[in-house]
Amino acid sequence: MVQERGTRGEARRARLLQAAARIFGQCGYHATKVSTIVADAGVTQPTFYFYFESKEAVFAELVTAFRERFRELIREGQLDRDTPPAELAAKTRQHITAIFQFLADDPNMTRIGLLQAPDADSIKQELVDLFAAKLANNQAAGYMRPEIDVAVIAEAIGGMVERLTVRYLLTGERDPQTLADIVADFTQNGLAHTPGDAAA
Amino acid sequence: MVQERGTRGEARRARLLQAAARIFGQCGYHATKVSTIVADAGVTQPTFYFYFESKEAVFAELVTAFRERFRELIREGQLDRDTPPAELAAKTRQHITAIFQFLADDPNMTRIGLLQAPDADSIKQELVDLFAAKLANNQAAGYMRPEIDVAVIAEAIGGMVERLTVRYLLTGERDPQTLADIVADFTQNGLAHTPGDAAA
Amino acid sequence: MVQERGTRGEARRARLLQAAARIFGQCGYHATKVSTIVADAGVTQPTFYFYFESKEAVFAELVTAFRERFRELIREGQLDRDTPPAELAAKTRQHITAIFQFLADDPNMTRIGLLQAPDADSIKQELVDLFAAKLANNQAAGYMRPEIDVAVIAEAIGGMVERLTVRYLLTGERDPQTLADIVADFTQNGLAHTPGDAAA
Amino acid sequence: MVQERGTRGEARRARLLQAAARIFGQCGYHATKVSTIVADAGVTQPTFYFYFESKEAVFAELVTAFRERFRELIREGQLDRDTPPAELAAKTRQHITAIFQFLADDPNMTRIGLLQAPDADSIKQELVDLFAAKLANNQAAGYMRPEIDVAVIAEAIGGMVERLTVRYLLTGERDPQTLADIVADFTQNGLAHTPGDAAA
DNA sequence: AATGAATGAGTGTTCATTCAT
DNA sequence: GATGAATGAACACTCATTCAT
Repeated sequence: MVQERGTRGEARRARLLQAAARIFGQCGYHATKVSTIVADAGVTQPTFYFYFESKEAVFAELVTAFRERFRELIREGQLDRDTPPAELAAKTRQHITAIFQFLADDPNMTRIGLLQAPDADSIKQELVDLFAAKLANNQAAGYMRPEIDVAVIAEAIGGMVERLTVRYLLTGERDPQTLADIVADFTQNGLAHTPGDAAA
Repeated sequence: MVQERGTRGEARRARLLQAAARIFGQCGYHATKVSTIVADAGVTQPTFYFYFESKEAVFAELVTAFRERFRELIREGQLDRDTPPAELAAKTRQHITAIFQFLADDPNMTRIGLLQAPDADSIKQELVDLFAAKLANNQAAGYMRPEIDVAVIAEAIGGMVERLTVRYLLTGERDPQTLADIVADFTQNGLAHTPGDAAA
Repeated sequence: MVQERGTRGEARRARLLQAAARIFGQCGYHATKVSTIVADAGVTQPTFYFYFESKEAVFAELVTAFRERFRELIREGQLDRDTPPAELAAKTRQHITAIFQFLADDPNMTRIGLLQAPDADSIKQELVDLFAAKLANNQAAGYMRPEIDVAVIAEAIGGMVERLTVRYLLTGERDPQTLADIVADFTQNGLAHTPGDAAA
Repeated sequence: MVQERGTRGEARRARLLQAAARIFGQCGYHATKVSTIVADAGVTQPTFYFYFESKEAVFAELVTAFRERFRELIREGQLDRDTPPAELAAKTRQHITAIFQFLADDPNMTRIGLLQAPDADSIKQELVDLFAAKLANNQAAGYMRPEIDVAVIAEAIGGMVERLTVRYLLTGERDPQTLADIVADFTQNGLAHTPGDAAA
């Protein structure tokens, strides 16, 4: 079998990228020095510049990678449109779980894409837009009070997700499933006693 | 007439602090250069170092100032303990409005204290702790479902507030009152139809 | 007497500029390192950047300085227009002497402005243009054969001047006066026997 | 069939050399990167170093190649010694034309050998020396005024040639023949009216 | 109380050059 | 003969910080 071309190079590039993710994720963009990345990856500085244009470029590549995976995940959530009403809540809960799961999987990448990226807001916006679309759907279908401002609520839910991710997911104090359940329940019912509760 | 000591000095110091707030708030800590601050304030670099220990020190002073005003505001919210149940919701709404108002008043300081400060999380934590305490109270008083995890919910509400602040308050797209109403309603009732709605 | 402001700073700036001229002149732009300039001037690198934008900027400043002095000199040559025919040759000889004198005065600056500058050609062009104008005058006045292409000849004389400068002036082998006489004679009479000679 | 050794290698080497000439000629020595040369030649950097010692070495090889061809040309000019006086002027004109022709043929090589080479002066010196020898001959033969300093004049003519080459030949604004005629006429007769003219 | 001028220490980046295959 | 990948050695430049006055 022919030796695959560039295998070794790709490995080195990957090592550098991984090292960069680790250090950016832990120290932030400015506190991260190229010299630290290459030391961590066990190569010299010119090697870094052989694979990447600049410090900014690696960072951008990591952000883009995060963004693409995140976007992919969001798209999956958009496919639920034809879900029968009965399963919709469960579907949504599943999707939120998946999002939390993704954010928990690679904490460094999550910090880079969600907190450090200059365009972090625009990345989160995509998720918020998904929420907004879903909420609008639900509202139109009569599952949601009509006076609710879906744009603002979508943003609010996005804020919740971000904060819970940082506070509980990245610290390992709560797992994706638990958080998703809490978010789903809170979002749907609020904190006051629900009708069913009241009857009890 | 006695020359009041430090009057002019204090003015200079204040000008520097204001310039620092403006530039930190708009550019972030790293992108802000001492030389830019002093240029903006119309003084020289040594003057800056006469009033402040270091770049980090001014930043810290701004963060502390924000923190103290914010903490003050939070304390006011803690005084509602003896509020009669009937007025509690209104009181809470008022308090959230006050918080949004404060965050809207000085966008640069808000960005510094809420987003840029290394201890931004700990600052927000104080608000979250207040929320947690209030929620615990309400829960104990039977106004809230007992199965709710107040710590997580408090955190979630904190995330909502932060995001809405950044997204709607700092951009001027929504005013504090509106946002407070939305947050209060959402928090209490969720998105689904409330019992009262159901009756309708 | 009031201490003149910036005196010391100007002195340092001048020292740096002089050091830069020396090293650029001897080593050329690329071979010249900022570290060498500052070492030569006895200051540190940031001091260099306090006074100059960049390595390129100092070089440009030197080139501009040369260009301006050179242009000044050229202008003086343009004032001869009303010189009576009888004195014209002497005037011209004087002017060429002055040009050679100027080029001999500061060899480093001459090398920088005449040989190293990216826009050296455009600098020389100003001299060539002067020559062209004078030649055209002479031609119109009937002192010069009408079939001569003044543009080309002006360029040729410019080449002569440059080469003689580099070869004899910068090496100290000939003095401005001598060279000017040779150029003037050669230019006017060529190498062949002149009418007068023929008569002799 | 026997595989001719090195044929392909020689082709590659030639391609590299040609690419180097093109880029050196257009960008100068320092601005030329080995990586650019190899990219232009369609090979990799180690290949470059297989054929050439160093960047400096290729440059030197180009300079040497230019120098040798130039020297050859000059030698041809030295063969005119026994030319009968009557044909001498024409012969000289021919030779100057040939030199201009050569310089016009490969502009990049001309720039490299005449302008960029560190030993450009010594290269031009060979031409100047030829001029000097011819002039001395002429002077000895009585065709030239005896008071003329042939060394200086030879240098001056060299400067003319260089400048006209750069200004008119490399830009394509004048052809070798025209320039040679101008140079020959100017050199011999100067700008003033010649005896013949005077008679007219 | 304030300034013009200076600096130490570091940082990203480049480029000619060369292994290992 | 040729290549993908790597490196040593510099170099220009920046910035927070501080003398000397």
